[in-house]
Amino acid sequence: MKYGEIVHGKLHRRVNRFIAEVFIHGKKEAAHIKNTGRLTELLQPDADVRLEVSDNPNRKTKYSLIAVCKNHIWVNIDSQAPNTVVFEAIAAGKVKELGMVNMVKREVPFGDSRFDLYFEKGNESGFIEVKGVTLEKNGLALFPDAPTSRGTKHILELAKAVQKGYSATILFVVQMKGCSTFTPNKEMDKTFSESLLKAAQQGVQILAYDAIVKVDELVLDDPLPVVLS
DNA sequence: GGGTCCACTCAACGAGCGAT
DNA sequence: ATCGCTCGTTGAGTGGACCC
Repeated sequence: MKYGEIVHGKLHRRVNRFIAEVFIHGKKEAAHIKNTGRLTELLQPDADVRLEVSDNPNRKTKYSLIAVCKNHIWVNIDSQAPNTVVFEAIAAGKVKELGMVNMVKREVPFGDSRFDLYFEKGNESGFIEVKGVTLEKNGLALFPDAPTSRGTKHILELAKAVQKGYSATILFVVQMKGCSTFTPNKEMDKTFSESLLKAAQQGVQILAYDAIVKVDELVLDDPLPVVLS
């Protein structure tokens, strides 16, 4: 997934969940944060950041904050990117657990929910829910970074899809390199972590991939081991 | 009065949709 | 094709209800 023009900056402060003040070429600018989650580990004062330049005149901010450097590792924080990256990778047959599919579609309704991706492959059809992971601790990629009732709901819906004969996958995109393993963040959200384990036992496939964060691109890379218990 | 809980609103943006 | 509107996103902040 390619971005447009990128500039580097230094984070000054997060004004609210949407807006950060960033020094770009020594000048203080307002930037839209493309992730409304907590990101407390990442959005520290003086952090090096990357921003996409927008020429949309209707926007209140000229810049979008898309990546943050933590301990010399760049972390992509764009909450919309994982969806696109996984869509591109599946369409190109690069997710080896799924292989080459006949078709893949985005944002497809199922029951009361809407899953990120739907695919068909021979007689098989399945749903995929994509989750972006930006939290890393001691080499472990962790999700979620804040309690997520929506996340738990998605897992339960995926288990329902399995019961109805679909295949169902939850794919965690670790938006950085350098993590050895993915595991749910039990300390942050026990319900989510337990639901994930239960869903896996019911046949939901749990996958994790890391990603290469280039200056102006995010690319799905290697599968990571998933530890659920 | 102080503390807790809940419902509600708000923020900036992009996507989707209907109207023109 | 272009527009303007609505909706979804999720934590912070606010105000009201309630209990001690």
